[in-house]
Amino acid sequence: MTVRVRIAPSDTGSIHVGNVRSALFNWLFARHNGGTFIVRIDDTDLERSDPAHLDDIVSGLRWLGLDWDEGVEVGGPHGTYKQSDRFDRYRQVAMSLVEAGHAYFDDRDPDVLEGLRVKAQKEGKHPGTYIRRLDPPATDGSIRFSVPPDAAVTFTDTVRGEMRFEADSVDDFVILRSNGVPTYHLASTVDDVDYGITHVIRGEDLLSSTPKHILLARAMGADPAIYAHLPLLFGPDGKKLSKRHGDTSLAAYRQGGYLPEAVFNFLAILGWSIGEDREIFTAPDAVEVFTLERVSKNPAVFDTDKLLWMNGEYIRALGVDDFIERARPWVVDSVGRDLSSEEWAVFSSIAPLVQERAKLLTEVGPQVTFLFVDVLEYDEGSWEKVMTKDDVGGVLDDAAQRLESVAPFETETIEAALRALAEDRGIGAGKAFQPVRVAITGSSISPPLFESLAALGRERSVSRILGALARLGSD
RNA sequence: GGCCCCGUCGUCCAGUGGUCUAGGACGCCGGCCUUUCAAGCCGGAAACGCCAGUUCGAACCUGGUCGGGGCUGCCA
Repeated sequence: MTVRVRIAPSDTGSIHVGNVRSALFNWLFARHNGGTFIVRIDDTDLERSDPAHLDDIVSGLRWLGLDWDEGVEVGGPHGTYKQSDRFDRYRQVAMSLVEAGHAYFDDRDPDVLEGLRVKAQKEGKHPGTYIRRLDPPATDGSIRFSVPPDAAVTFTDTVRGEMRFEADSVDDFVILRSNGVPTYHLASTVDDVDYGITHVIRGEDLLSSTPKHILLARAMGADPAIYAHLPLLFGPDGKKLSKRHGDTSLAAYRQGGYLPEAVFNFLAILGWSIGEDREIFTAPDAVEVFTLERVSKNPAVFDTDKLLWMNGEYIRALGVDDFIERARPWVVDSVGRDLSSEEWAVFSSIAPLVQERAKLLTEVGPQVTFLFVDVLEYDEGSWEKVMTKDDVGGVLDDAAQRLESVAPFETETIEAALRALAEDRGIGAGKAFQPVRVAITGSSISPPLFESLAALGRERSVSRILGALARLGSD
């Protein structure tokens, strides 16, 4: 059997990391088995669906490297992969289910139905026992699937094992709304059948709906897919991951300076492990050994601390040239303009030192903007902390003079000059260097000082120190 | 309430009856290094929810209990 899996994100919002993780596992499963990975868009929620979110979904998946073989934008034997384009097909299925006796029209008052449901619940009976006694429905209501009252639904979940749901725990559920739009259950199952999906790998929140999908598929005369329900992702408070836990959209991480490899890796270790106490691995490594059997059953907390650490690991593991390429847009963003080729050369010279220090690409720009601005902005906290100490003026004045005569103006010679300064003045290295650091970079946090000075150049270094001196005097 | 799922350090994982005085990672604490910040190195605290049972032996098997979560919509 050739594996065919799909993900079915809905376009009701920006793609969520939970959905992305499901996508990731589907992708790993498909690639490991040499199968087909399909992306379909669930846009049956007329109220909330918005095609604008499609770009977000598509570009997010591409960014992570989750390529798909069929689906929206790719085309394929089934034409389109947006459910809104297949409404006719769903209606046709709904009608044929009615004709075959698997479903029935139901135009009765929702409030009355709710009342009956509550009544049945109290008495421990199946709601259908009352609902079916109502007047024969007209033909313009919704269509409900008629759950056979006797048989239990059993299936083997690849992650969770044997599942059994008694028939009376499944209500007659709506498959076609009165406005003619199919519900998720119908559209999803019809698609899975039509597209020949072999394995449905999705979040555990859909585990309870699985009997409905199996019943539907059987009623359509098809073999249900094999199901595998992934553990849910929780926020730090142990509740279902949601907006209140900070960033839950993939886009937020992308814009937050995370590397796709790191996000991929991190998502992959949430609920799955490659084994042997190893947790840093590449996509090909994961593809090679991925199995659903190794997926864990318990929910995982989305711990951004660990993601941050992992991102730092990935940044440091990058080749320098690669790092420079990836950092470019972030530098441009921080500086506020593109750089000249000479300036890029300056950035390249100091890039390795920044690379070691960054956990996020967003940290790169702020660390180097001092090299590319005409007017330096001082971080007030740093200024207070460093420039209000004794004899800072003397140190700065001395430093300016010594740097004036350093030749050539390079890291080693600068270091020699400044260390001599510290020794001559009888002060510690920190006391001597920090004021200079703040003077030239505007902050007490920066790349290493001597390299920073060398990258800045003698002229600008000296004039910044003098500028700081003047600012000191005017305080 | 009903149905269903889950339960190893704060967090993510390893562990599938003896090799577990439970291993790794993040985070945390302490130290080293050090011109800041990082990184790096060394060390430390930290868990099998609980109770029975099966067994010579249980983190691993069974039952119960407690706890957490999901579903229970003409949302997905």
